[in-house]
Amino acid sequence: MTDTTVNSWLDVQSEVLARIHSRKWKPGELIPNEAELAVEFGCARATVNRALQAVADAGWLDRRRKAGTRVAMHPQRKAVLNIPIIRKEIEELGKVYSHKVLHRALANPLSKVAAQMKISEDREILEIHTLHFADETPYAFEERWINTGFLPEALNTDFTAISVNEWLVSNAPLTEGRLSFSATNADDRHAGMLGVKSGSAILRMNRTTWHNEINITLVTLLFAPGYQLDTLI
Amino acid sequence: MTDTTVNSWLDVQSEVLARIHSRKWKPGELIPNEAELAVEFGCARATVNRALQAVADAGWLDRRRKAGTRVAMHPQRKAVLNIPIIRKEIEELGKVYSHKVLHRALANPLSKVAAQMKISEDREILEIHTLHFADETPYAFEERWINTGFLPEALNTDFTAISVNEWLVSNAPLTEGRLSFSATNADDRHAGMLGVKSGSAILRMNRTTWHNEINITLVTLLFAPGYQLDTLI
DNA sequence: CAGTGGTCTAGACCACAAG
DNA sequence: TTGTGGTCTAGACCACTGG
Repeated sequence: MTDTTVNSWLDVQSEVLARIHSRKWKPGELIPNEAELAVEFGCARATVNRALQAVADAGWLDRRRKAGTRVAMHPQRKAVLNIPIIRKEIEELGKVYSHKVLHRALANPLSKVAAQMKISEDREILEIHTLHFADETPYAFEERWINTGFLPEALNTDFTAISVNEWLVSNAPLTEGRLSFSATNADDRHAGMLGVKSGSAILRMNRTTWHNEINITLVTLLFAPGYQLDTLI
Repeated sequence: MTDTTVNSWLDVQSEVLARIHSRKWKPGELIPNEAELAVEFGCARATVNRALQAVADAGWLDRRRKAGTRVAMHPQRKAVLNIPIIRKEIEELGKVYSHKVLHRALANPLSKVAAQMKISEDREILEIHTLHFADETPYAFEERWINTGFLPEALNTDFTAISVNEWLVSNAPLTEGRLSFSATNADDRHAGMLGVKSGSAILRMNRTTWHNEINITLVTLLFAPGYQLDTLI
């Protein structure tokens, strides 16, 4: 008999994953419906439902009403990146974090920045450049613009004590954002700040953060060579 | 009255997120327990539970038995990267995909590779180099090693018809993996293949894939300059 | 110990979409 | 039309952990 008599949705999940990995259920194949699996596993349909939803979320199953549940043809792999506060990231490496504010000014945004932030070029925004260090070695250079129309408190905050990076995480009521990574050759200025040769390959992270339809902040981070973005898949 | 009388867990989720974003519930603050919210929202506790679990998964809440549910202090932002098949990625850009196998050989792995794959240097593995094109323009260069002890079918497969990249997605019973991104300067060989100047900044992706404790494949992808990894947050 | 979230159940109804 | 997953409910018990 195949009666496995299992009671937790985690058990059901394990069994389902095992059948997929072992190819007992092959890519594209229709698996039994929830009611049938509930009988087989000796549990309620809701329990099977919970398990199958989790497995489908992870990309192993495609589920459609009436059509049933199939093993995904091309298990879409999803990698979850945790975006930490830079200070924490450095401290987790066992190094000492520090930062220096290199530039702070209220100014009209460059047109490129205004366009990305979808605000008028006439409106003044706060521009802050910060260099982050790990054990006195430059770790990343941060170029940030803050929409002070939305975050006026930023004008009265001392970012030498707490970095903008960290202040925003706690003070910006962000709802969503966009993130992009790319590689770029360091120009003379950036190379100098990061203490590397001009032309070195640099990992660049660009991020915009929105609250509803309003842009809160735009930031570009340039990581010193050797920086690596890791994730499990 | 605060009685919102709502019935779907998505409604509860929206309302909870609204309260967090509007700072009605502030970071670190304890929110009412599930039973109380169920009464307030006029729904079952299970419905509130489902909503709060989803919000907590997204990083906005910290939940602990007995201690209750609190608004996260530092909402840990998680970005979900979808790792597509290169062909699909290119086709979604509206371009024509093609690829060329530049090298294919059964050989002893370099010690660096053997170490990463945790296999013996004496054991032969399949090494394949593929260049991926978008509309005839080099898009990415793929350097891959396959553990043929685990995937002997790879020896009899023609990777000029279907790329290794795509074949593996459908044929490797992978269970987990590691992914890392970094920036690197193109050496002469890579620059030549990608049609760029030597020294150009290149985004490099390194990936290992495991089935239980066995390494299935190791791959390095070098993306032509301009490539950008995007994600919502 | 007692309060909280975590989960399971049996049953019900609904929403969607394939045939 | 009808089979499938999606969800809700009321009630129950459990697991963890703070006090």
